[in-house]
Amino acid sequence: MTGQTYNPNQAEAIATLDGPLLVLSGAGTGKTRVLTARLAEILRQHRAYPSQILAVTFTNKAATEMRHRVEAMVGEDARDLWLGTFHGIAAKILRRHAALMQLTANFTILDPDDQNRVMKQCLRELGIDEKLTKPRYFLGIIDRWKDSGYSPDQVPVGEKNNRLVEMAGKSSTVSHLDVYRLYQNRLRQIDACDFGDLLLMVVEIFKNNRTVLESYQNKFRYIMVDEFQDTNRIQYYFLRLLTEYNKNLCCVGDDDQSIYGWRGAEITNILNFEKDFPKAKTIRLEQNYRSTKHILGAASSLIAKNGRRLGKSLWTEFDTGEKVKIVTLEDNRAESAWVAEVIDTRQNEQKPLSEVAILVRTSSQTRGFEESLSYRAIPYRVYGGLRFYERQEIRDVIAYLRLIHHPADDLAFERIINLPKRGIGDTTFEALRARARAEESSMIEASRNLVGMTQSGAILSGDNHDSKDVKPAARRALLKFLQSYGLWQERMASDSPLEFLTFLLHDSGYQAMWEAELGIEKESRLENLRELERAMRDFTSIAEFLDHVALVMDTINDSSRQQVSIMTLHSSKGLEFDTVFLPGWEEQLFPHSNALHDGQDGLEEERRLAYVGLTRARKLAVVSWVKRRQVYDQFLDRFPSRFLREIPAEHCLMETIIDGEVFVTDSPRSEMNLGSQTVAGSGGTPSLVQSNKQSAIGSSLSMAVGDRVSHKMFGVGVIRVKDGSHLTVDFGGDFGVKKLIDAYVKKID
DNA sequence: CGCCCCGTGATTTTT
DNA sequence: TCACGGGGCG
Repeated sequence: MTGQTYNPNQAEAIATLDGPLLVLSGAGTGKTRVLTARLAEILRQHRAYPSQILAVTFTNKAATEMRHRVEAMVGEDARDLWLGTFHGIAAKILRRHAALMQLTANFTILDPDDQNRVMKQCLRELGIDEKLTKPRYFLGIIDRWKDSGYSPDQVPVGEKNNRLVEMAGKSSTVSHLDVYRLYQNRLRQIDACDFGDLLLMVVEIFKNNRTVLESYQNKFRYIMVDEFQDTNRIQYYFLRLLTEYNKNLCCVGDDDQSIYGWRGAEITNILNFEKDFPKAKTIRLEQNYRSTKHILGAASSLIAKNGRRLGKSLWTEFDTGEKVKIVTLEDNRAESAWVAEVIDTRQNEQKPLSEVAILVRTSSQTRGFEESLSYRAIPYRVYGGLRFYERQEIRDVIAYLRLIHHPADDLAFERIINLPKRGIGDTTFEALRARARAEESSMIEASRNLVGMTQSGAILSGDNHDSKDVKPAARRALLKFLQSYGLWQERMASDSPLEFLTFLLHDSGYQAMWEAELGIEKESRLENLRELERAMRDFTSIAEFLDHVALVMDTINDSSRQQVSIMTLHSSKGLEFDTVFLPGWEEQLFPHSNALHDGQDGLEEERRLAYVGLTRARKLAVVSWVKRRQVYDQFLDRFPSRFLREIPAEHCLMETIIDGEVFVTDSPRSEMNLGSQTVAGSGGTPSLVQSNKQSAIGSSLSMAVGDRVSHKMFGVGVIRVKDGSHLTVDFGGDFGVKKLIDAYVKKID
């Protein structure tokens, strides 16, 4: 770890405590290090075998890091720890008892893309217009239900999300719950479960099988949970079941950093903890070992505006440090260019790039920074963007592996049956699907039956069924594919994972397909296939590899590399950097307009997000907002985030950048209060043209006369008229906005 | 069956 | 602006 002092007495004192324990503390107080120390301590004292300890982290990355740190303290012993995310742990348990949930031990874990495909099929079957109500919408509701611990039969009557589905024109008889039921049936048919099922099913097994539950209750002597504020109901339920008798649970968390309310996380879990574990000791850590006084002061004042908090006050012995910078820029292009420039300059002052992060509110903001950093040849890495295993070519190969490993995986079949082109198109595919449904079999089986092939690969004579549906050419192509498939299955069983992958890439013609490509993509696609082969080295079986892919979804992190980190505020949780850039602090973006629909709770969660962002910084935090931001194809006027005004003047320094020149303002507060201020000319001294304070703050945007508006976010708008003054227009909510604007524009003319 | 052209909608946040 | 899906044609 880089040079941060930690009070070892404190960590070790907590490490030796037994019994239910709640460590409640603020950002940068070393919560994770307390857990790590505790793990090492238990192992050192031989109070439990590694396999008797369960430690749950929020991300896989955190789990890997914790494992390394514990290894450094106690060596090999750390290897058998049950250390991972809730989902990773649940998957491990579920594989052992899959039969209890009518799954085979090889069941597939669906990724979001697969989920979407299954849902599309369901909607089509139910006659739901997927344009009107999108698959993702239903998946979102189902996920929330799973987070709350509801299987289809357990969704309470009158649950707020269980409405009738909107139907175009006609009245609807289909409820959201009906969609959920059908979706689960489909998953069972293809021997698959989605992410949310992992925990739900394990809890289900625990509830219905006393012996299984007891075996795990006896097994785990120590259970630890990091980021406890972000556990949802099903996760908490899982913990409660496991600790029914042996209440040796230790949770660490911070209510001020709860940023996953939308995913069902409940701060009330922290309150329940003291109720469910009456003997629990609560420990508070308030000394911050991360940030300077200015950064901590800014963050603390900001979070103090929240009403619903347990309350704590952080302090630090660190220096005052630099004030938080609040920077005003012309537009988002200027913003990304300026951030890159500052990073460049600081890099020349020997500041390491691995200590710089750009934290954004939405992932769409990352693109601009990628461009500006590339322009200056500054290396960067986008976390949580398009991840390695989500790339098209990688997903294709994984589909091959999935299908060979698990013939019932119809989604994998669908993806690769005609990739590369084998002359098996939509018509043949639909015929196969119909047949599979009628026979209640997998697509592979249905294909075999169609061409008259037995499981062992023998061809039966007189295989002429369905000849009117599938033409001889397609039939031949299918037969050829099935013969290859048989060979692949044999080779997968006998070869090492790497050998097999290399063989498969050639034999399937998949690699040749990309080699024949002409576009600019070709090289990077082939390079990614090489990367996949490299990754495959670390695995002893294909099954192990597939679980890794489904659950970890990322390549090995190389934190040693000198590169700037770009990520969303959400994924920055638990991390820290010397320098943190926080762009896009504008109303509508941060706090995000959608979050504000959830009223005060929504706003407070956004504020916690801002708090998380600021407290990632050790030495310097740079917040910025822009006056104009490009959304799709148009530039829109923006107003500074209310959070900017919540940072006290004594902790910040305000700058306005115009054409690359820096202006420091004496009374920046007033400048920001006048949200719709514009600057005359380009390059001169800033001067106030006109403002409309009423509409400037809060939920307004301004648009130029004649602007086309086509987004639901523009519930309230401001039209700028020719002399530079503003006119506020309330559009009263949502759609039909364009029409209204057209009407107003006419009036003004 | 497979390719190409056009029209439309998209952006919260994630294990 | 861009990515994806549907429709039409060779």
